[in-house]
Amino acid sequence: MKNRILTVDDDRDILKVLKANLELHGYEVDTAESWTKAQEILTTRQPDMIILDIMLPDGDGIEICRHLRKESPQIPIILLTARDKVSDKVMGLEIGADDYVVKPFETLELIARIGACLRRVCPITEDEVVIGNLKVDFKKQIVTVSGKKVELTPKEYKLLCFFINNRGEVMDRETIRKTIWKDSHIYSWSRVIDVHIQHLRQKIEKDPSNPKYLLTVPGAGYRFMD
Amino acid sequence: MKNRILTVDDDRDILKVLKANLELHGYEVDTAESWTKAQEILTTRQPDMIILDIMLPDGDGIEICRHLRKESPQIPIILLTARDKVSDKVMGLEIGADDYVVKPFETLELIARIGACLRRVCPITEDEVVIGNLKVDFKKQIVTVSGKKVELTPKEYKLLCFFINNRGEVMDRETIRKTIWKDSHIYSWSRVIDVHIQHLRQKIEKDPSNPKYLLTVPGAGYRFMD
DNA sequence: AAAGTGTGTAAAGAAAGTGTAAATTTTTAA
DNA sequence: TTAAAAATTTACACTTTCTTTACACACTTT
Repeated sequence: MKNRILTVDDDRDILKVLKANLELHGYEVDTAESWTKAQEILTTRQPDMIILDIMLPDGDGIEICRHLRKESPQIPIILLTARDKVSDKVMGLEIGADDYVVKPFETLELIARIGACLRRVCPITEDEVVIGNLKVDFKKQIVTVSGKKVELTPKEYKLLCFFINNRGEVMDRETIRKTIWKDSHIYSWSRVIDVHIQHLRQKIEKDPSNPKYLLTVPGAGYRFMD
Repeated sequence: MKNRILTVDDDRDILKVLKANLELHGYEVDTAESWTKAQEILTTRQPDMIILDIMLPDGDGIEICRHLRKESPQIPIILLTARDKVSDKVMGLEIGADDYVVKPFETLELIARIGACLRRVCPITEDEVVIGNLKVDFKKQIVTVSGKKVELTPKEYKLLCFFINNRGEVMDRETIRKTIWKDSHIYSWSRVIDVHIQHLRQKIEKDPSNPKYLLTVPGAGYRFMD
């Protein structure tokens, strides 16, 4: 079940590079050099994500983005732009883009952002996940340990889902902050994340001091065992 | 997903040796004895890299290189030449070659440069890298030696990743400092780097006193074998 | 051969990261 | 408005990691 990505950019070289790299990372890719071409493609099939250059020969990216949001609010959009002014960045996000990458961009960074965005937007396909004696019912939002229901606070539940969706991978504090805390500003020296991790451990781990699921990766972040 | 390399040289013996060695290292190889033949191949399929002899019967390598750069700027080029004059070397790089190897060359050196060049140009991070009995899982940040998990400290892990990403190339202490220690100021006479190298060796080498992977290049720095 | 340079290595003090409890602030719900 | 719940801050202990230092040894140069 590959995710399909539509990339819209007037620079054919960029399109070529993007297509190659995205396909290498397991995505199916449609490319369009103009907004007109993109619209044609959109009528035939819906992508799971759109990567949109803000500067196109036949339309203003900002307007296009706003339009897309109205037409297909469920498709996440990542904006590409040569401009790096903060005002643009803010505007891009305000009109509904999910992320914003400034050209020239590191391909790897873009790939990472695409992955993060897709996980964020279409996070869970299963209704429930069972890992060891831990069970999470995403529909009912019920977490059980050894069949016993566990009461989690909203933040704790979000954290747990986040880790389960990214199980196996190391999640650094900055990524956690960006995903769970989003725009609410947290000082870099804040220990909020660590404290919540402790709370979660106390609720889902048998021996919170020797966690089996929610592991510490010293100097890097945390990782959920799978 | 093998990388495809087009080698262009009028010496059939060299072509034969190169093809054999490159294929041994996991590349797919096309060969051409002339620029005309090379162009034919280029029309049918795009290689990931071109190794080009500067002396060809039917064209000047310098001109060809310039032409290739214009037509397919994304394909890296390594020039081969019998001449070892500095002026040629400078010119070769100025007209857009990515590297330059003087004949007669050590096959191993060429292989190393090809690897370095490809990594530089398409820095696609794999999820894991296996070198001998050493395995690094970048997503999980887990390092195993002969299947046994090895616990590395943050600095040690960063160092190892750095060396693996630049395997084959000599890394001098200043480059290491700039990459791993970044802005944290370290006195030029500090032995921190050496000490960490020792620690790493003790964790990943079978015989830390006779390292197999993380080699010392006296007077220059360290180099990770591949 | 002696001096000088560069690297290997062990040990110890300094620094940083993390676990954890408790206090405080903010949010939510009645 | 008030009480409970949740989120966040704070402080400190403990552990791990980093860095320095000192000296041994090998290799080069004079």
